[in-house]
Amino acid sequence: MFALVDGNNFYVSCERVFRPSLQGRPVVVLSNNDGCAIARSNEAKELGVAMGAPWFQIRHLAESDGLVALSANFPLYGDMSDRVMSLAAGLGPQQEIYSIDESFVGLHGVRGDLTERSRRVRDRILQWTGIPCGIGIGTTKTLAKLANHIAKTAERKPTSYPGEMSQICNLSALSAQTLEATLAATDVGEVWGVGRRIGAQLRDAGVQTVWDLARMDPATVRSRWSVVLERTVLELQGVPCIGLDDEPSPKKEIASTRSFGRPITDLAPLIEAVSEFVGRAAEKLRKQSGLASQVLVFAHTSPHRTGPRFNRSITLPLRRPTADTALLAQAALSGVRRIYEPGYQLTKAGVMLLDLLPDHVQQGELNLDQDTGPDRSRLMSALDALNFRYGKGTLHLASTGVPGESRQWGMRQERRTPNYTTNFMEIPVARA
DNA sequence: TCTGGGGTCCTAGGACCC
DNA sequence: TCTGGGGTCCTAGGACCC
Repeated sequence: MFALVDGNNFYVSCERVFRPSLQGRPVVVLSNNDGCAIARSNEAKELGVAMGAPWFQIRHLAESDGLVALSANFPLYGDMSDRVMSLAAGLGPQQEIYSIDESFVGLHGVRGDLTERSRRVRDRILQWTGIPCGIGIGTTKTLAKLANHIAKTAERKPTSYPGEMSQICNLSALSAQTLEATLAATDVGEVWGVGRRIGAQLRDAGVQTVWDLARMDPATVRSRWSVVLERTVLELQGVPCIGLDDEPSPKKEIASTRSFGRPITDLAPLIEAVSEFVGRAAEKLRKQSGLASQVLVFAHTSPHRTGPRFNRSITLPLRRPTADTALLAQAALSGVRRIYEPGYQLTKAGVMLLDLLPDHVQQGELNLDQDTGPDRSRLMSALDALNFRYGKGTLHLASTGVPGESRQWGMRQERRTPNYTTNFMEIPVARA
């Protein structure tokens, strides 16, 4: 048995904890550069604001309907998330933190009335953090997720489901008839794992509701769609196929990407941006004690605008896996120089660290040379500690190799060994 | 004028091998 | 017309998630 605990309109709810005057008003939280809406209050949803709606398309609602827009404050949301998660953990013996606002709780061995227990946990979270949650319970993760959707929808739209399902919905406690009626009243697109594409295909095939999907033959689903959808069908039928991921597994890739506030055309600001991306990505990498074997860099023009299109990426294999910002930056910047071409309005770029390994693998098996040895590793630790203490971006390495560029700092003048300068291998440029 | 930033998994198809 | 039959590994791209 699983529960899914999910904060309602999470970012908006976090903001409301500190600005109670926002209660009852239509509120959205905007992405970076205030580009688009990434969280909406119920009132904003009522106004028809879609998830991901560009701000310039909905800003008129500020005047007409008092829509309030806030710039995202991710450190705050992360902090609130930690508090909610630790309270949600009280629901059962195991917890998988699935996203910033959601966690699955394994209920194996928990006795008593699960619905009542969930009610108490929900109340405690609300009282201690100010964040309202929905809790869904089911025999599989997919059913718990669905139950959570029903709990939240029943609260927001009182006519959609029976009132008892509001806030807490335990699908495993329903009679067969009620369960059927509930699943039949829910659109197939609400199922975890059924997105826009598959949803449309299912509807074309006459599968409209969750009940329709749950009744399908798994083997048929597998041959006509995929093993992924087959698992979903089995889970809807109560056959657990997706286990609880107790401890967070190390990331297999780490990305740092951003849209630019205004388009970039020159190489220098692009290099500057990519240097920062590498710094952030490398920090995440060191936090999980990992090493990267490849670095990918990309840049592109806006897909929403007319004009010359540019969309390139390059993957640079490293001779040795590393977590050293300078070495990663060196590879990334050489990549930038190779894909860069003047004459384009670049709106987004990013860095991805690929083929990640745990760092103990290398230390046991390879001899580190001086540039990647203990001194460099301690320098990186100091860098991370300072940035943690004084805020992200307090200190970063100067970009290497751009004559006359500003913000030079220590690393650039360092002695270089052959390995240092040839840590990545040359490969052809990928063009899309 | 203005459109987020992360991730994961699966599959198809090509390269290469015997 | 017809052009072996498997394997494995890698990559690109699709689809999904929050």
